[in-house]
Amino acid sequence: MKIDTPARPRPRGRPREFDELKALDQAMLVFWRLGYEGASVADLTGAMGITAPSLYAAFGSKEGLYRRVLERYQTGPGAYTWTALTEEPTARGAIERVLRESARVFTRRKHPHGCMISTAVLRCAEAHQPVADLVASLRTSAVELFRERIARGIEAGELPPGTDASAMARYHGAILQGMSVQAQDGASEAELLGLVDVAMRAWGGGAGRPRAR
Amino acid sequence: MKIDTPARPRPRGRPREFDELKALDQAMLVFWRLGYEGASVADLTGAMGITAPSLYAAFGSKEGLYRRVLERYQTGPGAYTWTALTEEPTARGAIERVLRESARVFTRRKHPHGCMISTAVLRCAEAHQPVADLVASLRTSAVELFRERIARGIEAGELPPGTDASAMARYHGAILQGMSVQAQDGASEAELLGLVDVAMRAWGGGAGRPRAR
DNA sequence: CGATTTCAATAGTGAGCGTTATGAAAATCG
DNA sequence: CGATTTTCATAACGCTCACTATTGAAATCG
Repeated sequence: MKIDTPARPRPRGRPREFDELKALDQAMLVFWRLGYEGASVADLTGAMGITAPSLYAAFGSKEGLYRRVLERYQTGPGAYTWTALTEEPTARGAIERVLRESARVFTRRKHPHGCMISTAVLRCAEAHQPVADLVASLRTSAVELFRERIARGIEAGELPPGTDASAMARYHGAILQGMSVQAQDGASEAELLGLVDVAMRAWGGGAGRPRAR
Repeated sequence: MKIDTPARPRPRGRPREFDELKALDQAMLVFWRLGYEGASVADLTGAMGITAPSLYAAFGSKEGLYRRVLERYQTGPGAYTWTALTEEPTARGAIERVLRESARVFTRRKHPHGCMISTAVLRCAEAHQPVADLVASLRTSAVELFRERIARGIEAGELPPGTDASAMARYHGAILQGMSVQAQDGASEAELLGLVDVAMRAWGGGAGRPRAR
């Protein structure tokens, strides 16, 4: 038997001519580079290779498209954060890995520098406040992930029982957000890694992992 | 003798009906809250209490007004940074004071939270790139101020001779920028101060100044 | 096949953007 | 006083914004 897409019979009418995921990836690059307010629908449709009516039929609105892009960012370019936090055996190792991988990812040339969420929609017109609130909640969620990982590290005895997990989480969140700002301002991977070296001193006990300097 | 404005004879035509500095302060609050792109000329003229032609006669353009506002921010609400860096006797004390004062200033209720420059115009439409470049240069200048202060601290023997002043400066710049993001996202002064406590551990040697916890 | 359904392209919609032309009002100068 | 200069207020400028009505093309269904 020949089944090209299992449980997915060809839909009724004229088939869509563009790949929704590829279009989302192109839209992501535009939003990433220009920001939510700075990206016009014309910019988006141009990069996505579709017309405005197609965009609105598929995503509802510019805001709807942005929300879809944010979801895709989290499971795509931004997924390394969640991966590092769950894979590494210690809290310190997990967070250090997030920071060091961020130094590399934030300065890649295949996409705009910096994190798409850390430095997105900070100030905006009142009409776009719902979008700003959403992005802000994504940032606070990331800090909360840090806090949970550190709290588990405390329970595991990696850190002194009196450690302030919230303060530690906000601290590393700030480092990440600051790295994103500086990556956008032109900092290199090496410069960001040097910053991380300093940042990890807050964990005490000398250098985190021995690195050639 | 009676001289109201010394060396400033009443100018020729109809006198201006608004105070330029007060208008700048009102414009500052609008740009601070909504960002450069998010603030419309209508928002600005409304807050400044003047009409659009008056704005253009006095400041040239929206961009010109923004540049004037940035200058005024640096000598006004943002001046504490320069003050702390020059007044404090040690590099560590100077930078710690910048961070602690920032925690307070970033959460004041008399103006929008966060720093007006640290988190301004990060992404924007290509038409506004000159503005983005200007603000980015202000950020890198701030980091450079940190670097110079730390370098002087090294020369003074406060820090080991091998200390990487650039990395230390970028680190504290990132802390400041991250604090600005979190202040905008709703962090309290106490939360930011807890963050600073952690950040200052990078200087080694236990707690910076003994604080009640 | 004809009927139906969905998509794509053209061509626009009203609203808001930053900006400015116009003319009256308010000051100084001679 | 009249002439000049500058500012103020009204009203609009052209343009771009996000968004959509319309129409025809391309697929499946019966």
